Amino acid sequence: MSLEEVARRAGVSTATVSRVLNNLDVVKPSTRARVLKAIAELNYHPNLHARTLAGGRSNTIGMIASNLENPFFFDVFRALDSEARAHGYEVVVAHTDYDPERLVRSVRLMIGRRVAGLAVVVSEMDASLINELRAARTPCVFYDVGRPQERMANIRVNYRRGIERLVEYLHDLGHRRLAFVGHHSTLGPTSEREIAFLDTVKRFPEMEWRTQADRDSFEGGRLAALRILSGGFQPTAIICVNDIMAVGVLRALRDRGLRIPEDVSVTGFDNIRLAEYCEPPLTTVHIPRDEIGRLAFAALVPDRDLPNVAGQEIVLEPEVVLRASTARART
Amino acid sequence: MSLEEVARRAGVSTATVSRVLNNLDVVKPSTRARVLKAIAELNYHPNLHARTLAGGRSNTIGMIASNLENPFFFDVFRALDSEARAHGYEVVVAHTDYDPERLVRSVRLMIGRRVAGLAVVVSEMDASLINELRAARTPCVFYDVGRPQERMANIRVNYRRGIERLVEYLHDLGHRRLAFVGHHSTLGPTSEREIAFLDTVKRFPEMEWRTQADRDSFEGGRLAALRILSGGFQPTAIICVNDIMAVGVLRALRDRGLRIPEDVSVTGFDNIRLAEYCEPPLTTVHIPRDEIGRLAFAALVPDRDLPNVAGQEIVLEPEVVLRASTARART
DNA sequence: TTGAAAGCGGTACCAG
DNA sequence: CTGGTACCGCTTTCAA
Repeated sequence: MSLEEVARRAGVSTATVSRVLNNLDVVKPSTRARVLKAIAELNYHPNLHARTLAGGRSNTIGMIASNLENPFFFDVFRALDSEARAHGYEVVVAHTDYDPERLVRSVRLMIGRRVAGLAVVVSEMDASLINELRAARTPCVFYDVGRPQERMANIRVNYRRGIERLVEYLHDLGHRRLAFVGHHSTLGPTSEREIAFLDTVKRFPEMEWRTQADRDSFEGGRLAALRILSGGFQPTAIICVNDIMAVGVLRALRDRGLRIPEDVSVTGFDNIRLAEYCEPPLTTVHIPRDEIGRLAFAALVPDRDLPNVAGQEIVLEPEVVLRASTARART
Repeated sequence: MSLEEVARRAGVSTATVSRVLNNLDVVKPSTRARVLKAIAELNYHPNLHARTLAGGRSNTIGMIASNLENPFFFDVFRALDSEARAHGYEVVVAHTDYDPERLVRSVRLMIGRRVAGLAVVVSEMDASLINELRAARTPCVFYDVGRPQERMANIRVNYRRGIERLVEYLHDLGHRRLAFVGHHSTLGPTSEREIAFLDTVKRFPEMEWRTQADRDSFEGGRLAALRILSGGFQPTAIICVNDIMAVGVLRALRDRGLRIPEDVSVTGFDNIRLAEYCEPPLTTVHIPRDEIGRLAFAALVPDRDLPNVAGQEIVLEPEVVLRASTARART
């Protein structure tokens, strides 16, 4: 069922129906009423594809995330979505599960949908994909990846600072054997996070350390921790790349009969809700997901009363949140 | 940039470009190669709106969930998405946050997108919305809501059975004072879940009980539990409508100085991953999200090698999973 | 205030 | 094997 049927039923032209649909207040009230009536009677729903095609512009925004199951990503989505809806946009999300092929597919899909803007919140993104997006002239905002350029904004968090604070804090508590648990895209010679960790621990002469990576999940955290412990290394504290993995680490530690924080201190990163609800509550680093979501929208849809951040780079400062999962190292 | 530009550059007609795009192997290899070259050079991406409009069919499936942040919903999404992609479909999700208005908007949006099918996984759905979907002739599958009819399948879980098992199990352990913690759409005189709980506890003469509801979140569980405890009622066990809320209950209990399970037993529902990773691990009821997701796809897209479930009602049997959050009641 | 008609970017049928 | 072309359903001038 289409505009035309509605038009016929209301005894007007399709142009007029289109006008009432778009609230152009040039339509005579009585005509408008008749059209509305026809729409209701026919249970008419405009075809959005035809609309965007004819209109030449889309009011949907895309978001691509590595792991929507991790509340960090979901919180960013929620903030973006809420902001978007408040401004008359819809957002459609894609979840890549850290799979590069799914990333490529998702990007192409978004371009094919001619989204008004695209928020890319993934760990790894190669230059060619970014070029594809630029060539398609899609306004983009990247989280933690790429460099700012025309129509491409960047939001990042000063991870290095967060990690530094954590390491310094643990050092002050007397910890001298640290482990770092990451997931595959945060560990590896090129990863900013691993580098930040290594650079920082190396500043303390008496410090020893290990790193391990696994999937970004509870299970991944658990397995990575088990590997560290089985390796003979006995860390007094474990720094985790995020809260999810930290929760997995807690379980591994307990299964080995270790108490937290008496035997081993554990830290997370992100400060998701769960960090307050697990046992013990996690010492972590707060990342303002709400702000990231809001900034992302502002970067994609320039608006008079929104900060102008299109094409810019924004760096957010993280903040350590102390809770019960860390304590002085046993002497 | 459009088909036409590609056609011009390759020196062929738009029809031919369309053919190579759709892999119709009637195109001469050499022509095909030229077209492919033009496509690559122009960084051409077909406009999906034009495609669905012209093609008259969509290969995207919609899913609407009350709370994607709750891993229960996300797991269903993941299974549906995975199945869909394996069959050449995409799925777009909407998250209503239990807001009826957002539900209506989402449904209309999905109809407007002319999705090939719609999976509705929400708690409350009034008849008029279902009628709207039927009138739009959108194939649907509902989880836990509505009745099967033409083009509308239903998947449900035998909650009553799950609750019964839990109550019987706790009764066997000597518990005589039970509390039920639900969220707003699972508590209330019309809710199947509350009714199941009440019917079951009433079968045991010496049983006392209370119910409380709050938001579907850790925080909601915590607050509901606090209200129960402040009310002077001292439950020896708390049954929660899902694992998320149970985790919140655990925190409330601990904050009150109560040990789990020594002082109070707690049960969840769903058996999400977190149930194994919280402390103590939760006794819960397993709901097969993977199967729900797969069945949902099968219900929407009839396929020769998929079970034929379109328009049917499917009831899944839940299964109790015993873990460390429950124990014999103190005497 | 309303209608006619030219697209928007594809698909698919019909010829050649 | 390839091209011409009539739509798909809606928006948007341009005229009336």
